[in-house]
Amino acid sequence: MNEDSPRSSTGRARKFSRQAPDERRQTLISATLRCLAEQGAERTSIRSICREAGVSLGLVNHHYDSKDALIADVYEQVSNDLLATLDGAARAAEGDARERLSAFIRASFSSVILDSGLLRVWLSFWSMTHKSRLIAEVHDRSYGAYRQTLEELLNGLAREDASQRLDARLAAIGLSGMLDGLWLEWCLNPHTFTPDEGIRLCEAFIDGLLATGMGTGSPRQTPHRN
Amino acid sequence: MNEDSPRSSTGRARKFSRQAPDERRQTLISATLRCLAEQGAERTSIRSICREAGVSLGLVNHHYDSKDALIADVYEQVSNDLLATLDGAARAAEGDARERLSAFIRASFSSVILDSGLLRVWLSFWSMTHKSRLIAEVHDRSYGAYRQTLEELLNGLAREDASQRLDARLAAIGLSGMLDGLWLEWCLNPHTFTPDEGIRLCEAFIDGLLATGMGTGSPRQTPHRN
DNA sequence: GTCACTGATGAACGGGCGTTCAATTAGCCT
DNA sequence: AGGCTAATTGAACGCCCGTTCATCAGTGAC
Repeated sequence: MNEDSPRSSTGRARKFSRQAPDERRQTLISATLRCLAEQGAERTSIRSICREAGVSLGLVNHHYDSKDALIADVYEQVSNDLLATLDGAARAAEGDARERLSAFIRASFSSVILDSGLLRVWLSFWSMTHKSRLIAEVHDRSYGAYRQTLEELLNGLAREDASQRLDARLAAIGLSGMLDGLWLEWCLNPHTFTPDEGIRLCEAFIDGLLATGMGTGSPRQTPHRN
Repeated sequence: MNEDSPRSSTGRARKFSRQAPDERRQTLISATLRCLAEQGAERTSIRSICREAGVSLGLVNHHYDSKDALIADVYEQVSNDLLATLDGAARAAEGDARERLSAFIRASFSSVILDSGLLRVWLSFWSMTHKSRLIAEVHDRSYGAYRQTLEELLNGLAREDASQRLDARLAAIGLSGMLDGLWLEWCLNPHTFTPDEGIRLCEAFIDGLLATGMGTGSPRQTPHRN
């Protein structure tokens, strides 16, 4: 029996098999993800997606209004999965708020995340935010949820470490910036630093915030022009 | 007189004007940069570049072996210009090493840099690093020079601030990560934080490193799996 | 067993892509 | 003034693109 060439009970080759819309959409999303990771946005065409999914050319436009709508769906799902992975690592950590935050950071430098294929996926999304309102909206929601998660972890930290007030919102923005920037550079060139060094840098940022506060240092010359 | 339609002394319209190869290449580089900033990589074709430069279709391949070779040249020039701008701001700063570093950081959040067009250019380069060895090499050189500049600024800081040893290499990697990550997110969505908050976050990272050192904090649980 | 519903197919359309190359011509040198 | 040469042109090639739509066929209800 060949699963790729389903046959009816009479032995005649069936030309295709049906799936419920939700199930089929999931097939298309997975195939698109694989294409984006391997080829990047420029080489990910509806044709290559259909080839990867093992379906015919017209099927994407049967289930989605446009290519952009499919990509937006992929973005939504990938970012949800990613955040669930990181947040799950934080929740699974034993210990105090600091341990949960450290677990989040460590998960961010795990091999699942430090993957140049995943970077290609994200570069695809980012490069589409300026020409597709649909995708820009997914970015805003997904990044908002990401920062929100970090902010809650940092608020937990501030609550336990009463010695310092911590601007959790700003700290979350800074930490997400450092996580993203290091992730980006590591994926583009893994030889510059090790994942462990990345973890130490993020930890040092948090340690520094707890030790010195935010902007409580010498109020350097403010920018007189932007 | 119409500069776009040069005429000979006889009054007959000239069909084009010649330029020395270096000069013409510069014209093409500028046009490509404008296309990448406005349209992004996917819509930047040789045809659109030639249209923008006001030359005919065949000219790019007369001066460059391929589209990738042109893009690599653009990458080289843009990254050199950008680093010169930031480094120039640092050198122009009056005061100690800390002031020079602050000037570099402030310049990184100036409106010249915080430009979504510039982000589109960079996303184009990044998305090409995995399929063009030429462009990957430019990335490595350009990012190396960037970190090198930061590292020298941080070394100056360590020399003046004798109270602390500072791992300048690692600190440069961390600061460049935070600068890049914040720059990226601000360009994708300028409503999340202000440039001034970005500056304060980077300053806080440096302040924290000087106050607590790198990784001298509690040696959190090391990752048992990657 | 048959029928209607709808998921799935794949040819066709109009267009843009990077690259090639024979022909043209601008501009310097004699 | 006229020639040389190399910069420039633009048509042509073969290919891939997103979308549309008439047609087909798997499947569940009866």
